[in-house]
Amino acid sequence: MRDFKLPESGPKRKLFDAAACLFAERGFQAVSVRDICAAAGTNIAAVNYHFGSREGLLGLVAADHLAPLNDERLLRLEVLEKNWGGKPVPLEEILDAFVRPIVTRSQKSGLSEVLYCRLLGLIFQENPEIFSNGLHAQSVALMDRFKRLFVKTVSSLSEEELEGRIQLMVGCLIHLLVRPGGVRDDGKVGLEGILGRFIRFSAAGLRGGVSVEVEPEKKVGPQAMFDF
Amino acid sequence: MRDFKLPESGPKRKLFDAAACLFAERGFQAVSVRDICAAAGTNIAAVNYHFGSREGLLGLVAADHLAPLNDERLLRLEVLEKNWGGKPVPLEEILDAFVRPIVTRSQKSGLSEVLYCRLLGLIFQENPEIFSNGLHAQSVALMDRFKRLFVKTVSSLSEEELEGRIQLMVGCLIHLLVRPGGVRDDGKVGLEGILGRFIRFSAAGLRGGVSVEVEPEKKVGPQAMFDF
DNA sequence: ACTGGATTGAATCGATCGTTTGACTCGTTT
DNA sequence: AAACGAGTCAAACGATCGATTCAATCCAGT
Repeated sequence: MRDFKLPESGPKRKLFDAAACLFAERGFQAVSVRDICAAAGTNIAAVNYHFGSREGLLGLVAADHLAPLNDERLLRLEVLEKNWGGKPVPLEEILDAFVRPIVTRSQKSGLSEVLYCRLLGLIFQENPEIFSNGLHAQSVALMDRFKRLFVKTVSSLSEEELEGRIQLMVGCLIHLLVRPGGVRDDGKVGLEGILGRFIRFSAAGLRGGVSVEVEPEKKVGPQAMFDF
Repeated sequence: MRDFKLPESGPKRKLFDAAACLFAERGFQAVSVRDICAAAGTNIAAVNYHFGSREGLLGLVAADHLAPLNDERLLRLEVLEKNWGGKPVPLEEILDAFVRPIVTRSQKSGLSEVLYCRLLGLIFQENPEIFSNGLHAQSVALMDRFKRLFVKTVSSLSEEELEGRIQLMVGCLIHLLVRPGGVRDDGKVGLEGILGRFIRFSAAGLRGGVSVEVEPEKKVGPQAMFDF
């Protein structure tokens, strides 16, 4: 994987860019091969000639946007591990290493901030079998390394509780990326402001009050359902 | 709206139930009229005869699951307002009134907990124009009333910051509902456990550290990008 | 038993989908 | 000049989609 090189110009590149843009705008299922070709100004057969199939183009778009992001995430994570030795890393720094590559990569993607975020979010949100070419394994391995940093910092929570909260954090981020109103360049808060707010929200949520373990028979009624 | 009564049996009811189940399983766009009719054991023309169109059935499924949920949410919200007078309501109680109806309604939906949650989440996540029949206005008005409770409790944050965090909270919940692995009946934590964890996470995130306002020129570098 | 609206059935409509075909146009090589 | 491979083109393939048609069927009201 990753040994493919996309040409810097020509119809193949045009198809790739048009597909990425349309996918981000409407979602994967809502974009037809004819839409992509019309946007790229090519013939209908060009997609199957250059990318084998619609899914091939789709998977390549996902891979070529996700892989560099994960690379930068891994880089920042290793910098964090080196700088802090074995000591716990502040939550905000971990979360920063997790989301800041989104800002960095969006500027090199050729897409607008909003569209790049939507594309990223949709890759995770819609059919996850899109990146079954080893990219999924890469993402899982990366998340495991991030999780190890989280457990070292938030040691008061059980690992299961923390794992659940990490899932909440990731889900929150994905929805934030997909939602068009989430990242608005027109308002006062841009992508950085939104992600900064996400970091504050998630950091507080991750380290928030320890869960009170309640025995099943101690549930005193419907008002105590959610053991807090 | 809401003056329709669905028959308790017959092909129309079978179509409705089959549609709700299939929509929750595969998402709206992935379910065809023929799929629904095959699952309901009816003819292909039955959908257009009883519901006018595919979108008509789709909208009715959404409305008939969302409206009772919002009704119960509104009820619990008014109970909260009455019990606490004008005083701030604890975050956990507000969030409880917001998500507990999901548990209650899921038990009366005929669907499994997982499918009911997925159906709810997909209604919000996929095309929001599905419930443009006034149901959207109802949801917005309800969220406004919840927001007023939130601002009264979390008074240290600016209203804009709190509004953004509420969006994060809602997005977190939506993703939690849609994600199949989020609500697992097989593991130790059921729907209640998951939602309890969501309440703890969101409550901490909503009341978490006050955002430090940073002037644009005071940004000292990439490491201070997310003003924390 | 007859009637008339409600409902169901099989068949088909036009549209769109992803993909494939085969001829055609190039630029390069032999 | 001949041959070749890469790329592009219009056209059509088979499949599926939502929706429609119209005859057949059901069933309560007279």
